[in-house]
Amino acid sequence: MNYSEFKKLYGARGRDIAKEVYLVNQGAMRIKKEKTAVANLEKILSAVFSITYKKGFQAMSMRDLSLKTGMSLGALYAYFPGKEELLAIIQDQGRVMVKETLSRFARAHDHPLEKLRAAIRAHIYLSELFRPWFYFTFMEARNLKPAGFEAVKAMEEHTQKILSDILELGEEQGVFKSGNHELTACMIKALQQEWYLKRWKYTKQKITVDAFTDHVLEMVEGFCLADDNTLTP
Amino acid sequence: MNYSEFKKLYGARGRDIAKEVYLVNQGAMRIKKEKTAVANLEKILSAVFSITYKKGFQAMSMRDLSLKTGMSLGALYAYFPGKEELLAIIQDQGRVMVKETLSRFARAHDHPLEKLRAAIRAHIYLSELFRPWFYFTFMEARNLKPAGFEAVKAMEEHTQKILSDILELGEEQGVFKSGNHELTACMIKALQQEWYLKRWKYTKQKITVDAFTDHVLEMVEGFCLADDNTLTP
DNA sequence: GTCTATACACAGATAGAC
DNA sequence: GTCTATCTGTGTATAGAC
Repeated sequence: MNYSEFKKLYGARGRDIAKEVYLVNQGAMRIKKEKTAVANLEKILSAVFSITYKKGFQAMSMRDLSLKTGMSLGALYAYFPGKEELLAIIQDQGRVMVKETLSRFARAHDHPLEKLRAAIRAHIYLSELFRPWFYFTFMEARNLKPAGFEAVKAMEEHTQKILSDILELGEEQGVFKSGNHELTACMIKALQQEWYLKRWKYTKQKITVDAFTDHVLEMVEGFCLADDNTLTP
Repeated sequence: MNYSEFKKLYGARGRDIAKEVYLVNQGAMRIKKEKTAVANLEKILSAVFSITYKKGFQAMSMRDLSLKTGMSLGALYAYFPGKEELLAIIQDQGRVMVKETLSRFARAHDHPLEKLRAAIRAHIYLSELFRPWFYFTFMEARNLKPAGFEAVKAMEEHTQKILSDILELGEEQGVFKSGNHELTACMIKALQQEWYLKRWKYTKQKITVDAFTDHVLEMVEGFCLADDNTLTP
């Protein structure tokens, strides 16, 4: 699978996120009509990403947000109780979205190498498709309250475990070398993260997400595959 | 070389940084006595790192800084013209320090593999020794004015080129495989960066900087070394 | 639902006494 | 050199008209 195919399968999900945000946080919102709520939430989310990408969430004022969305301050506060809660809402929804999408890939293959490839590919492609969410989650995590930050760390460990479990399974089947799988999983996550943290570099060097992903896979396979293992398709 | 040896060689440098900051920015400071200036700059720097690690530079108020340093607001403004300039001073000094230290490693070895190992090791060890500086540089880069941000990107490309040049040289000498060396250098940088960006994870998993570095080297060598190349010491 | 106007806290920065 | 006191702008958030 390449990115273009991935996008066809999961691109539609992006348009549903605002709706999910509404349904989950309906209780805290003063807006009753779903249609207007969802439409405005979409504006709010994309405005937040656009403003905070350059200067961070703390530096974004509610007046900035009002200007960018074209909504008044008063209107904004009908959608969330406060700025801090807005941060938490976005972070929570981002985690749910990532977790759900990745879990669909977990059982798609049997062979450990196929599993590993699929897991890595899915994560990088997903981070490309929802880049603002990924970048935001990472950069603004420390502005969360302790409970929120713990959730971020738990998520990091969750995705790490998906990888280390595959490596473990592969070792048992003689596909992968033995070694410190936890640490290897950390390395893989670092490589995945590079893609959305330093996007300016890859845009500048004209490196596509497919080229990047292939390179990551080559590197990981070069390190993990047992010596007597032929590179199956 | 392991981290403990590295620290003996370069640990002293840490105590000189405040002095360098003073000498470089002397013109903009109202303090004339070097001794008091350096002592207070040390307090200021460590206070900034301690406060911003948790909530970021934007969220740190000058009153926070005043409280942590034990200096008054008025006194602080004798050391730098404004909060924005303080950010720039720290970023600039951090870059100079890293660049100088790394350049000492560039010509220390002849064999490409030795060069590569030394370059990777030095960078990770340095990021451990000056962790607050590295973390700060990455996380607060986007709060800089355009010129400052360009300098950060230039630095990133500079350290990337050190690596890709070594890979290039190694390919010519038949030590390393051919391939996209630019992209490989990016991967290496991503792995190095992981160490100071997600320190909480490695503290929790009780992974030392030496164990981490060795794992990075294994991974990189597994990918870069030409097949017929024996792993020289 | 959305607006305008405004309350109130706190930010960065400076003046002038010591 | 360092302090306290204070200026002025901007921040988040809300009240109440429409």
